[in-house]
Amino acid sequence: MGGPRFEPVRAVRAYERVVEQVEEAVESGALSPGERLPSERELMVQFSVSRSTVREALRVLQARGLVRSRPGDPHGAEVLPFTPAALHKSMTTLARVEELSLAELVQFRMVLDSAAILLAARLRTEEQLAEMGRAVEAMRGAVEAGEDAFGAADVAFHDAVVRAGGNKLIEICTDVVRSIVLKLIAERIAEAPDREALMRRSIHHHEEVIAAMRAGDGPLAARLSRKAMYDYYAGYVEECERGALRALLE
Amino acid sequence: MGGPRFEPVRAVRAYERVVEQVEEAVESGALSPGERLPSERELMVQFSVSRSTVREALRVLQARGLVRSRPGDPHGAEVLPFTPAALHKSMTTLARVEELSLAELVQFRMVLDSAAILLAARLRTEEQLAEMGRAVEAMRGAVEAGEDAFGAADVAFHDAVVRAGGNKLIEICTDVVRSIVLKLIAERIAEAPDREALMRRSIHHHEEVIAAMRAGDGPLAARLSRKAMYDYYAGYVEECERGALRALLE
DNA sequence: CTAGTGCACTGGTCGGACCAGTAGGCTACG
DNA sequence: CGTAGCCTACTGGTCCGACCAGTGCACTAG
Repeated sequence: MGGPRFEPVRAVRAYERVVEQVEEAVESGALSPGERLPSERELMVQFSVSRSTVREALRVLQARGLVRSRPGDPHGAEVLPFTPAALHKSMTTLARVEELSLAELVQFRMVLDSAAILLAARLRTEEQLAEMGRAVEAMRGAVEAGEDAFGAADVAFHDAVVRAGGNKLIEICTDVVRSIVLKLIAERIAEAPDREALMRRSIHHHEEVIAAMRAGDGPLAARLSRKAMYDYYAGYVEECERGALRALLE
Repeated sequence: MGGPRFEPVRAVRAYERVVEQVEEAVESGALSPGERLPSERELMVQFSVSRSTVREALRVLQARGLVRSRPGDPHGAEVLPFTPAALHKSMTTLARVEELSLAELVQFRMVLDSAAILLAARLRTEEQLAEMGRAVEAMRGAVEAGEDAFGAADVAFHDAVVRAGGNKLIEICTDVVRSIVLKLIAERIAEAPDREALMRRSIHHHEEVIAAMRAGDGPLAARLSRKAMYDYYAGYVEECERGALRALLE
Protein backbone atom coordinates (compact mmCIF):
# COMPACT_ATOMS: atom_id res chain seq x y z
CA MET A 1 0.00 0.00 0.00
CA GLY A 2 3.11 2.22 0.11
CA GLY A 3 4.14 4.95 -2.24
CA PRO A 4 2.48 8.23 -3.02
CA ARG A 5 -1.00 7.94 -4.46
CA PHE A 6 -0.89 9.79 -7.72
CA GLU A 7 -4.10 10.94 -9.23
CA PRO A 8 -4.56 10.42 -12.94
CA VAL A 9 -3.99 13.73 -14.63
CA ARG A 10 -7.09 14.25 -16.64
CA ALA A 11 -6.52 16.81 -19.32
CA VAL A 12 -8.84 19.50 -18.09
CA ARG A 13 -10.08 21.64 -20.89
CA ALA A 14 -10.16 25.38 -20.74
CA TYR A 15 -13.92 25.64 -21.03
CA GLU A 16 -14.31 23.20 -18.14
CA ARG A 17 -12.39 25.44 -15.85
CA VAL A 18 -14.60 28.32 -16.84
CA VAL A 19 -17.66 26.19 -16.12
CA GLU A 20 -16.28 25.17 -12.76
CA GLN A 21 -15.61 28.70 -11.69
CA VAL A 22 -19.01 30.03 -12.65
CA GLU A 23 -20.72 26.97 -11.20
CA GLU A 24 -18.89 27.44 -7.94
CA ALA A 25 -19.91 31.09 -7.85
CA VAL A 26 -23.54 30.22 -8.40
CA GLU A 27 -23.71 27.30 -5.99
CA SER A 28 -21.85 29.12 -3.26
CA GLY A 29 -24.25 32.01 -3.58
CA ALA A 30 -21.67 34.52 -4.76
CA LEU A 31 -23.91 34.88 -7.79
CA SER A 32 -27.61 34.92 -7.00
CA PRO A 33 -30.51 34.25 -9.34
CA GLY A 34 -31.37 37.36 -11.31
CA GLU A 35 -27.83 38.66 -11.31
CA ARG A 36 -25.99 38.93 -14.57
CA LEU A 37 -22.77 37.51 -15.85
CA PRO A 38 -20.44 39.85 -17.67
CA SER A 39 -20.76 39.82 -21.43
CA GLU A 40 -18.97 37.11 -23.40
CA ARG A 41 -16.37 39.58 -24.56
CA GLU A 42 -15.79 40.66 -20.98
CA LEU A 43 -15.60 37.07 -19.78
CA MET A 44 -12.95 36.23 -22.36
CA VAL A 45 -10.79 38.94 -20.88
CA GLN A 46 -11.40 37.87 -17.28
CA PHE A 47 -10.68 34.21 -17.99
CA SER A 48 -8.00 34.87 -20.58
CA VAL A 49 -9.59 32.57 -23.11
CA SER A 50 -11.14 33.05 -26.49
CA ARG A 51 -14.77 33.74 -27.06
CA SER A 52 -15.33 30.26 -28.46
CA THR A 53 -14.16 28.82 -25.17
CA VAL A 54 -16.36 31.17 -23.19
CA ARG A 55 -19.31 30.26 -25.35
CA GLU A 56 -18.79 26.53 -24.96
CA ALA A 57 -18.67 27.04 -21.23
CA LEU A 58 -21.88 29.06 -21.34
CA ARG A 59 -23.56 26.33 -23.38
CA VAL A 60 -22.74 23.81 -20.70
CA LEU A 61 -23.96 26.09 -17.94
CA GLN A 62 -27.11 26.69 -19.90
CA ALA A 63 -27.64 22.96 -20.41
CA ARG A 64 -27.37 22.56 -16.65
CA GLY A 65 -30.00 25.22 -16.17
CA LEU A 66 -27.79 27.61 -14.27
CA VAL A 67 -27.77 30.40 -16.77
CA ARG A 68 -29.70 31.77 -19.70
CA SER A 69 -28.58 34.11 -22.41
CA ARG A 70 -30.65 36.10 -24.83
CA PRO A 71 -29.32 37.55 -28.05
CA GLY A 72 -28.85 41.25 -27.93
CA ASP A 73 -29.21 41.54 -24.18
CA PRO A 74 -26.72 44.19 -23.12
CA HIS A 75 -26.64 42.89 -19.56
CA GLY A 76 -25.09 39.54 -20.29
CA ALA A 77 -26.29 36.10 -19.34
CA GLU A 78 -28.75 35.87 -16.48
CA VAL A 79 -28.22 33.60 -13.51
CA LEU A 80 -31.35 31.52 -13.13
CA PRO A 81 -33.07 30.31 -9.99
CA PHE A 82 -32.82 26.56 -9.71
CA THR A 83 -35.40 24.69 -11.68
CA PRO A 84 -35.74 20.95 -11.93
CA ALA A 85 -35.60 21.38 -15.71
CA ALA A 86 -32.20 19.75 -15.99
CA LEU A 87 -33.31 17.00 -13.62
CA HIS A 88 -36.41 16.57 -15.69
CA LYS A 89 -34.42 16.39 -18.88
CA SER A 90 -32.05 13.72 -17.67
CA MET A 91 -34.86 11.70 -16.14
CA THR A 92 -36.78 11.85 -19.38
CA THR A 93 -33.72 10.66 -21.22
CA LEU A 94 -33.38 7.91 -18.67
CA ALA A 95 -36.96 6.91 -19.26
CA ARG A 96 -36.37 6.72 -22.99
CA VAL A 97 -32.99 5.06 -23.32
CA GLU A 98 -33.37 2.70 -20.39
CA GLU A 99 -36.84 1.96 -21.55
CA LEU A 100 -38.44 2.56 -18.22
CA SER A 101 -41.83 1.00 -18.32
CA LEU A 102 -44.93 2.87 -17.34
CA ALA A 103 -45.25 0.38 -14.53
CA GLU A 104 -41.93 1.37 -13.06
CA LEU A 105 -42.82 5.03 -13.24
CA VAL A 106 -46.21 4.55 -11.65
CA GLN A 107 -44.64 2.37 -9.01
CA PHE A 108 -42.21 5.16 -8.25
CA ARG A 109 -45.06 7.62 -7.99
CA MET A 110 -46.86 5.31 -5.60
CA VAL A 111 -43.77 5.23 -3.44
CA LEU A 112 -43.20 8.98 -3.45
CA ASP A 113 -46.81 9.85 -3.01
CA SER A 114 -47.50 7.55 -0.15
CA ALA A 115 -44.35 8.77 1.57
CA ALA A 116 -45.46 12.35 1.11
CA ILE A 117 -48.86 11.52 2.52
CA LEU A 118 -47.36 9.74 5.48
CA LEU A 119 -45.34 12.85 6.23
CA ALA A 120 -48.18 15.21 5.52
CA ALA A 121 -50.47 13.33 7.89
CA ARG A 122 -48.09 14.31 10.67
CA LEU A 123 -47.02 17.75 9.63
CA ARG A 124 -49.97 19.27 7.82
CA THR A 125 -51.58 22.44 9.04
CA GLU A 126 -55.32 22.98 9.03
CA GLU A 127 -54.96 25.38 6.14
CA GLN A 128 -53.13 22.79 4.08
CA LEU A 129 -55.80 20.24 4.83
CA ALA A 130 -58.40 22.72 3.66
CA GLU A 131 -56.44 23.30 0.47
CA MET A 132 -56.52 19.60 -0.26
CA GLY A 133 -60.24 19.62 0.32
CA ARG A 134 -60.69 22.46 -2.14
CA ALA A 135 -58.64 20.59 -4.71
CA VAL A 136 -60.92 17.57 -4.42
CA GLU A 137 -63.91 19.86 -4.75
CA ALA A 138 -62.37 21.19 -7.94
CA MET A 139 -61.90 17.64 -9.17
CA ARG A 140 -65.56 16.97 -8.61
CA GLY A 141 -66.53 20.05 -10.57
CA ALA A 142 -64.15 19.11 -13.36
CA VAL A 143 -65.44 15.64 -14.11
CA GLU A 144 -67.54 16.98 -16.90
CA ALA A 145 -65.27 19.89 -17.77
CA GLY A 146 -62.83 17.53 -19.38
CA GLU A 147 -59.58 15.71 -18.85
CA ASP A 148 -57.41 18.75 -18.51
CA ALA A 149 -59.37 20.44 -15.77
CA PHE A 150 -59.62 17.22 -13.82
CA GLY A 151 -55.93 16.57 -14.24
CA ALA A 152 -55.09 20.07 -13.09
CA ALA A 153 -57.19 19.70 -9.95
CA ASP A 154 -55.62 16.33 -9.27
CA VAL A 155 -52.18 17.85 -9.61
CA ALA A 156 -53.19 20.63 -7.23
CA PHE A 157 -54.20 18.06 -4.65
CA HIS A 158 -50.98 16.16 -4.81
CA ASP A 159 -48.97 19.36 -4.80
CA ALA A 160 -50.68 20.43 -1.62
CA VAL A 161 -49.93 17.06 -0.05
CA VAL A 162 -46.33 17.05 -1.10
CA ARG A 163 -45.81 20.59 0.14
CA ALA A 164 -47.35 19.69 3.47
CA GLY A 165 -44.91 16.78 3.64
CA GLY A 166 -42.11 19.28 3.66
CA ASN A 167 -39.51 17.38 1.67
CA LYS A 168 -38.33 19.33 -1.33
CA LEU A 169 -36.66 16.33 -2.90
CA ILE A 170 -39.91 14.40 -2.87
CA GLU A 171 -41.65 17.48 -4.18
CA ILE A 172 -39.38 17.85 -7.17
CA CYS A 173 -39.17 14.16 -8.00
CA THR A 174 -42.93 13.86 -7.84
CA ASP A 175 -43.25 16.72 -10.23
CA VAL A 176 -40.75 15.30 -12.69
CA VAL A 177 -42.05 11.75 -12.66
CA ARG A 178 -45.65 12.86 -12.84
CA SER A 179 -45.10 14.81 -16.02
CA ILE A 180 -43.37 11.86 -17.62
CA VAL A 181 -46.20 9.55 -16.65
CA LEU A 182 -48.78 11.97 -17.98
CA LYS A 183 -46.94 12.17 -21.27
CA LEU A 184 -46.89 8.40 -21.58
CA ILE A 185 -50.56 8.19 -20.64
CA ALA A 186 -51.48 10.78 -23.22
CA GLU A 187 -49.96 8.58 -25.88
CA ARG A 188 -52.12 5.67 -24.79
CA ILE A 189 -55.32 7.58 -24.28
CA ALA A 190 -56.88 5.41 -26.94
CA GLU A 191 -56.70 2.31 -24.78
CA ALA A 192 -58.25 4.25 -21.96
CA PRO A 193 -60.78 2.50 -19.78
CA ASP A 194 -64.03 4.20 -18.82
CA ARG A 195 -62.64 7.60 -17.96
CA GLU A 196 -65.62 8.97 -16.12
CA ALA A 197 -65.96 6.02 -13.78
CA LEU A 198 -62.24 6.29 -13.17
CA MET A 199 -62.57 9.91 -12.21
CA ARG A 200 -65.47 9.36 -9.85
CA ARG A 201 -63.67 6.52 -8.14
CA SER A 202 -60.55 8.65 -7.91
CA ILE A 203 -62.46 11.44 -6.18
CA HIS A 204 -63.86 8.99 -3.70
CA HIS A 205 -60.38 7.68 -2.96
CA HIS A 206 -59.03 11.18 -2.47
CA GLU A 207 -61.75 11.89 0.03
CA GLU A 208 -60.87 8.78 1.96
CA VAL A 209 -57.26 9.86 2.02
CA ILE A 210 -58.17 13.25 3.38
CA ALA A 211 -60.35 11.68 6.03
CA ALA A 212 -57.52 9.45 7.13
CA MET A 213 -55.15 12.38 7.25
CA ARG A 214 -57.60 14.41 9.28
CA ALA A 215 -57.83 11.50 11.69
CA GLY A 216 -54.05 11.51 11.84
CA ASP A 217 -53.75 7.97 10.57
CA GLY A 218 -50.78 8.38 8.25
CA PRO A 219 -50.20 4.71 7.43
CA LEU A 220 -53.85 4.30 6.48
CA ALA A 221 -53.80 7.42 4.33
CA ALA A 222 -50.65 6.22 2.61
CA ARG A 223 -52.14 2.80 1.96
CA LEU A 224 -55.29 4.35 0.56
CA SER A 225 -53.30 6.60 -1.73
CA ARG A 226 -51.37 3.67 -3.13
CA LYS A 227 -54.62 1.90 -3.76
CA ALA A 228 -56.02 5.00 -5.43
CA MET A 229 -53.12 5.34 -7.75
CA TYR A 230 -53.17 1.68 -8.59
CA ASP A 231 -56.85 1.82 -9.52
CA TYR A 232 -56.32 4.90 -11.59
CA TYR A 233 -53.36 3.70 -13.62
CA ALA A 234 -53.65 -0.07 -13.65
CA GLY A 235 -55.74 0.08 -16.80
CA TYR A 236 -52.85 1.60 -18.69
CA VAL A 237 -50.05 -0.72 -17.69
CA GLU A 238 -49.42 -4.08 -19.27
CA GLU A 239 -51.27 -6.93 -17.65
CA CYS A 240 -48.07 -8.74 -16.77
CA GLU A 241 -46.58 -5.76 -14.98
CA ARG A 242 -49.44 -5.09 -12.64
CA GLY A 243 -48.09 -7.64 -10.20
CA ALA A 244 -45.18 -5.40 -9.34
CA LEU A 245 -47.60 -2.58 -8.67
CA ARG A 246 -49.76 -4.72 -6.45
CA ALA A 247 -46.72 -5.59 -4.40
CA LEU A 248 -47.01 -2.11 -2.92
CA LEU A 249 -50.64 -2.55 -1.91
CA GLU A 250 -50.27 -5.36 0.64
CA MET B 1 -61.82 30.68 -27.56
CA GLY B 2 -62.04 31.14 -31.33
CA GLY B 3 -59.29 31.75 -33.79
CA PRO B 4 -56.24 29.75 -34.56
CA ARG B 5 -53.96 29.19 -31.60
CA PHE B 6 -50.57 30.41 -32.72
CA GLU B 7 -47.56 29.14 -30.90
CA PRO B 8 -44.94 31.68 -29.96
CA VAL B 9 -42.10 31.35 -32.41
CA ARG B 10 -39.16 30.81 -30.19
CA ALA B 11 -35.99 31.68 -32.00
CA VAL B 12 -34.45 28.27 -32.20
CA ARG B 13 -30.74 28.44 -32.45
CA ALA B 14 -28.75 26.45 -34.95
CA TYR B 15 -26.86 24.47 -32.35
CA GLU B 16 -30.14 23.50 -30.69
CA ARG B 17 -31.38 21.89 -33.84
CA VAL B 18 -28.16 19.95 -34.07
CA VAL B 19 -28.59 18.84 -30.47
CA GLU B 20 -32.16 17.80 -31.11
CA GLN B 21 -31.30 15.70 -34.10
CA VAL B 22 -28.46 13.86 -32.43
CA GLU B 23 -30.48 13.44 -29.25
CA GLU B 24 -33.35 11.99 -31.20
CA ALA B 25 -31.01 9.58 -32.95
CA VAL B 26 -29.59 8.38 -29.66
CA GLU B 27 -32.87 8.09 -27.79
CA SER B 28 -34.63 6.35 -30.63
CA GLY B 29 -31.85 3.84 -30.81
CA ALA B 30 -30.67 4.84 -34.28
CA LEU B 31 -27.35 5.47 -32.60
CA SER B 32 -26.36 2.89 -30.02
CA PRO B 33 -23.82 3.23 -27.23
CA GLY B 34 -20.34 2.57 -28.52
CA GLU B 35 -21.07 3.86 -31.97
CA ARG B 36 -19.31 6.94 -33.20
CA LEU B 37 -20.49 10.28 -34.45
CA PRO B 38 -18.85 11.65 -37.57
CA SER B 39 -15.99 14.04 -36.96
CA GLU B 40 -16.79 17.65 -36.24
CA ARG B 41 -15.68 18.65 -39.70
CA GLU B 42 -17.91 16.03 -41.22
CA LEU B 43 -20.84 17.10 -39.03
CA MET B 44 -20.50 20.71 -40.12
CA VAL B 45 -20.99 19.54 -43.68
CA GLN B 46 -23.96 17.30 -42.86
CA PHE B 47 -25.72 19.96 -40.83
CA SER B 48 -24.57 22.87 -42.98
CA VAL B 49 -23.35 24.84 -40.01
CA SER B 50 -19.99 26.07 -38.89
CA ARG B 51 -17.70 24.14 -36.66
CA SER B 52 -18.33 26.50 -33.75
CA THR B 53 -22.00 25.60 -33.94
CA VAL B 54 -21.25 21.89 -34.13
CA ARG B 55 -18.96 22.20 -31.16
CA GLU B 56 -21.50 24.04 -29.05
CA ALA B 57 -23.99 21.32 -29.82
CA LEU B 58 -21.48 18.65 -28.85
CA ARG B 59 -20.79 20.45 -25.59
CA VAL B 60 -24.47 20.34 -24.72
CA LEU B 61 -24.73 16.68 -25.65
CA GLN B 62 -21.69 15.97 -23.57
CA ALA B 63 -23.13 17.87 -20.62
CA ARG B 64 -26.20 15.66 -20.89
CA GLY B 65 -24.01 12.59 -20.82
CA LEU B 66 -24.96 11.34 -24.25
CA VAL B 67 -21.59 11.54 -25.94
CA ARG B 68 -17.95 11.91 -25.11
CA SER B 69 -15.16 13.22 -27.26
CA ARG B 70 -11.45 12.76 -26.85
CA PRO B 71 -8.89 14.98 -28.48
CA GLY B 72 -7.17 13.34 -31.39
CA ASP B 73 -9.56 10.46 -31.69
CA PRO B 74 -9.92 9.79 -35.41
CA HIS B 75 -13.24 8.02 -34.90
CA GLY B 76 -15.21 11.01 -33.72
CA ALA B 77 -17.27 11.41 -30.59
CA GLU B 78 -18.47 8.25 -28.90
CA VAL B 79 -22.09 7.63 -28.06
CA LEU B 80 -22.22 6.67 -24.40
CA PRO B 81 -24.45 4.19 -22.62
CA PHE B 82 -26.81 6.00 -20.30
CA THR B 83 -25.33 6.87 -16.97
CA PRO B 84 -27.05 8.68 -14.16
CA ALA B 85 -24.13 11.12 -14.21
CA ALA B 86 -26.24 13.96 -15.52
CA LEU B 87 -28.99 13.09 -13.06
CA HIS B 88 -26.42 13.01 -10.33
CA LYS B 89 -25.03 16.35 -11.37
CA SER B 90 -28.37 18.12 -11.37
CA MET B 91 -29.39 16.56 -8.10
CA THR B 92 -26.14 17.65 -6.51
CA THR B 93 -26.75 21.15 -7.77
CA LEU B 94 -30.23 20.93 -6.36
CA ALA B 95 -28.85 19.88 -3.03
CA ARG B 96 -26.50 22.84 -2.98
CA VAL B 97 -28.56 25.71 -4.28
CA GLU B 98 -31.82 24.65 -2.69
CA GLU B 99 -29.93 23.93 0.45
CA LEU B 100 -31.35 20.49 0.89
CA SER B 101 -30.70 19.48 4.42
CA LEU B 102 -29.09 16.20 5.30
CA ALA B 103 -32.37 15.34 6.98
CA GLU B 104 -34.29 15.64 3.75
CA LEU B 105 -31.79 13.51 1.91
CA VAL B 106 -31.78 10.82 4.57
CA GLN B 107 -35.55 10.94 4.66
CA PHE B 108 -35.60 10.38 0.94
CA ARG B 109 -33.25 7.45 1.31
CA MET B 110 -35.49 5.97 3.98
CA VAL B 111 -38.40 6.23 1.60
CA LEU B 112 -36.60 4.70 -1.36
CA ASP B 113 -34.91 2.03 0.63
CA SER B 114 -37.96 0.82 2.43
CA ALA B 115 -39.87 0.75 -0.84
CA ALA B 116 -37.13 -1.29 -2.44
CA ILE B 117 -37.18 -3.69 0.48
CA LEU B 118 -40.92 -4.01 0.33
CA LEU B 119 -40.64 -4.95 -3.31
CA ALA B 120 -37.63 -7.18 -2.81
CA ALA B 121 -39.43 -9.10 -0.09
CA ARG B 122 -41.93 -10.20 -2.71
CA LEU B 123 -39.75 -10.58 -5.74
CA ARG B 124 -36.36 -11.68 -4.47
CA THR B 125 -34.86 -14.97 -5.56
CA GLU B 126 -33.01 -17.27 -3.20
CA GLU B 127 -29.75 -16.27 -4.85
CA GLN B 128 -30.40 -12.61 -4.24
CA LEU B 129 -31.22 -13.32 -0.61
CA ALA B 130 -27.94 -15.17 -0.34
CA GLU B 131 -26.13 -12.21 -1.86
CA MET B 132 -27.57 -9.92 0.79
CA GLY B 133 -26.42 -12.37 3.42
CA ARG B 134 -22.91 -12.33 2.03
CA ALA B 135 -22.90 -8.54 2.05
CA VAL B 136 -23.79 -8.50 5.74
CA GLU B 137 -21.04 -11.03 6.38
CA ALA B 138 -18.66 -8.68 4.62
CA MET B 139 -19.88 -5.84 6.82
CA ARG B 140 -19.13 -7.87 9.89
CA GLY B 141 -15.64 -8.59 8.67
CA ALA B 142 -15.11 -4.94 7.82
CA VAL B 143 -15.90 -3.40 11.19
CA GLU B 144 -12.24 -3.33 12.06
CA ALA B 145 -11.00 -2.91 8.51
CA GLY B 146 -12.14 0.66 8.50
CA GLU B 147 -14.87 2.97 7.33
CA ASP B 148 -14.36 2.44 3.64
CA ALA B 149 -14.61 -1.33 3.66
CA PHE B 150 -17.68 -1.20 5.88
CA GLY B 151 -19.29 1.38 3.68
CA ALA B 152 -18.58 -0.65 0.56
CA ALA B 153 -20.17 -3.74 2.05
CA ASP B 154 -23.16 -1.72 3.16
CA VAL B 155 -23.54 -0.34 -0.35
CA ALA B 156 -23.32 -3.88 -1.72
CA PHE B 157 -26.18 -4.93 0.53
CA HIS B 158 -28.46 -2.14 -0.50
CA ASP B 159 -27.56 -2.61 -4.15
CA ALA B 160 -28.58 -6.23 -3.91
CA VAL B 161 -31.87 -5.26 -2.31
CA VAL B 162 -32.62 -2.57 -4.81
CA ARG B 163 -31.81 -4.87 -7.70
CA ALA B 164 -34.07 -7.52 -6.30
CA GLY B 165 -36.81 -4.91 -6.10
CA GLY B 166 -36.65 -4.61 -9.84
CA ASN B 167 -37.30 -0.90 -10.25
CA LYS B 168 -34.55 0.82 -12.15
CA LEU B 169 -35.73 4.28 -11.18
CA ILE B 170 -35.45 3.43 -7.50
CA GLU B 171 -32.09 1.87 -8.22
CA ILE B 172 -30.69 4.97 -9.86
CA CYS B 173 -32.16 7.46 -7.41
CA THR B 174 -30.88 5.44 -4.49
CA ASP B 175 -27.45 5.49 -6.00
CA VAL B 176 -27.50 9.22 -6.62
CA VAL B 177 -28.89 10.23 -3.26
CA ARG B 178 -26.65 7.86 -1.39
CA SER B 179 -23.50 9.35 -2.84
CA ILE B 180 -24.67 12.83 -1.93
CA VAL B 181 -25.44 11.75 1.61
CA LEU B 182 -22.08 10.08 1.95
CA LYS B 183 -20.33 13.21 0.79
CA LEU B 184 -22.18 15.30 3.36
CA ILE B 185 -21.45 12.77 6.09
CA ALA B 186 -17.78 12.77 5.20
CA GLU B 187 -17.67 16.49 5.85
CA ARG B 188 -19.13 15.98 9.30
CA ILE B 189 -17.14 12.96 10.28
CA ALA B 190 -15.71 14.97 13.15
CA GLU B 191 -19.04 15.11 14.92
CA ALA B 192 -19.38 11.41 14.47
CA PRO B 193 -20.83 9.40 17.31
CA ASP B 194 -19.27 6.14 18.40
CA ARG B 195 -18.63 4.65 14.98
CA GLU B 196 -17.96 1.10 16.05
CA ALA B 197 -21.12 0.79 18.10
CA LEU B 198 -22.99 2.26 15.17
CA MET B 199 -21.59 -0.34 12.83
CA ARG B 200 -22.39 -3.24 15.10
CA ARG B 201 -25.93 -2.05 15.59
CA SER B 202 -26.26 -1.55 11.86
CA ILE B 203 -25.17 -5.12 11.18
CA HIS B 204 -27.72 -6.37 13.65
CA HIS B 205 -30.43 -4.35 11.93
CA HIS B 206 -29.46 -5.65 8.53
CA GLU B 207 -29.74 -9.18 9.80
CA GLU B 208 -33.20 -8.51 11.10
CA VAL B 209 -34.18 -7.10 7.75
CA ILE B 210 -32.95 -10.19 5.96
CA ALA B 211 -34.81 -12.41 8.39
CA ALA B 212 -38.03 -10.53 7.77
CA MET B 213 -37.51 -10.77 4.03
CA ARG B 214 -36.86 -14.47 4.26
CA ALA B 215 -40.09 -14.80 6.19
CA GLY B 216 -41.78 -12.86 3.40
CA ASP B 217 -42.90 -10.08 5.72
CA GLY B 218 -42.25 -7.08 3.49
CA PRO B 219 -43.88 -4.43 5.66
CA LEU B 220 -41.88 -5.55 8.68
CA ALA B 221 -38.65 -5.60 6.70
CA ALA B 222 -39.38 -2.13 5.39
CA ARG B 223 -40.13 -0.81 8.85
CA LEU B 224 -36.93 -2.33 10.20
CA SER B 225 -34.90 -0.81 7.43
CA ARG B 226 -36.27 2.64 8.15
CA LYS B 227 -35.41 2.17 11.78
CA ALA B 228 -31.94 1.01 10.84
CA MET B 229 -31.28 4.01 8.68
CA TYR B 230 -32.64 6.33 11.31
CA ASP B 231 -30.35 4.91 13.96
CA TYR B 232 -27.39 5.11 11.67
CA TYR B 233 -27.81 8.67 10.51
CA ALA B 234 -29.73 10.40 13.29
CA GLY B 235 -26.46 11.32 14.98
CA TYR B 236 -25.48 13.44 12.03
CA VAL B 237 -28.65 15.42 11.49
CA GLU B 238 -29.57 18.47 13.47
CA GLU B 239 -31.52 17.77 16.60
CA CYS B 240 -34.49 19.81 15.43
CA GLU B 241 -34.80 17.94 12.16
CA ARG B 242 -34.96 14.46 13.58
CA GLY B 243 -38.66 14.78 14.11
CA ALA B 244 -39.31 14.68 10.38
CA LEU B 245 -37.24 11.54 10.17
CA ARG B 246 -39.12 9.90 13.00
CA ALA B 247 -42.36 10.59 11.18
CA LEU B 248 -41.40 7.71 8.92
CA LEU B 249 -40.85 5.27 11.77
CA GLU B 250 -44.36 5.02 13.26
C1' DC C 1 -42.89 65.45 -20.64
C1' DT C 2 -43.31 62.16 -24.11
C1' DA C 3 -42.58 59.73 -28.54
C1' DG C 4 -39.35 58.49 -31.59
C1' DT C 5 -34.79 57.69 -33.22
C1' DG C 6 -30.08 56.34 -33.27
C1' DC C 7 -26.14 54.12 -31.38
C1' DA C 8 -23.29 51.14 -28.82
C1' DC C 9 -23.22 46.78 -27.62
C1' DT C 10 -24.94 42.13 -27.25
C1' DG C 11 -25.24 37.17 -28.49
C1' DG C 12 -25.37 33.90 -32.71
C1' DT C 13 -22.93 32.32 -36.56
C1' DC C 14 -19.35 31.90 -39.77
C1' DG C 15 -14.68 30.87 -41.68
C1' DG C 16 -10.00 30.18 -41.19
C1' DA C 17 -5.90 29.08 -38.60
C1' DC C 18 -2.72 26.64 -35.45
C1' DC C 19 -1.49 23.10 -32.09
C1' DA C 20 -0.99 18.72 -29.59
C1' DG C 21 -2.46 14.41 -29.82
C1' DT C 22 -4.12 9.80 -31.79
C1' DA C 23 -4.59 5.59 -34.81
C1' DG C 24 -3.28 2.97 -38.25
C1' DG C 25 -0.60 2.10 -42.12
C1' DC C 26 4.14 1.80 -43.69
C1' DT C 27 8.82 0.80 -43.39
C1' DA C 28 12.91 -1.09 -41.87
C1' DC C 29 14.89 -4.04 -38.98
C1' DG C 30 15.47 -8.56 -36.63
C1' DC D 1 8.03 -13.64 -42.07
C1' DG D 2 6.98 -11.05 -37.82
C1' DT D 3 7.46 -7.09 -35.24
C1' DA D 4 9.03 -2.63 -33.45
C1' DG D 5 9.07 1.86 -34.50
C1' DC D 6 8.20 5.82 -37.30
C1' DC D 7 4.99 8.88 -40.36
C1' DT D 8 1.21 10.88 -41.80
C1' DA D 9 -3.41 12.11 -42.16
C1' DC D 10 -6.74 13.46 -39.36
C1' DT D 11 -8.84 14.56 -34.93
C1' DG D 12 -10.50 17.64 -31.20
C1' DG D 13 -9.16 22.04 -28.47
C1' DT D 14 -8.27 26.73 -28.85
C1' DC D 15 -7.73 31.12 -30.81
C1' DC D 16 -8.76 35.05 -33.92
C1' DG D 17 -11.45 38.19 -36.66
C1' DA D 18 -15.59 39.19 -38.96
C1' DC D 19 -20.54 39.94 -39.86
C1' DC D 20 -25.47 40.09 -38.66
C1' DA D 21 -29.85 40.81 -36.31
C1' DG D 22 -31.48 42.16 -32.25
C1' DT D 23 -31.73 44.82 -27.62
C1' DG D 24 -31.69 48.72 -24.20
C1' DC D 25 -30.60 53.19 -23.29
C1' DA D 26 -29.63 57.79 -23.99
C1' DC D 27 -30.51 61.38 -26.61
C1' DT D 28 -33.35 64.28 -29.46
C1' DA D 29 -37.29 66.41 -31.52
C1' DG D 30 -41.88 67.34 -30.93
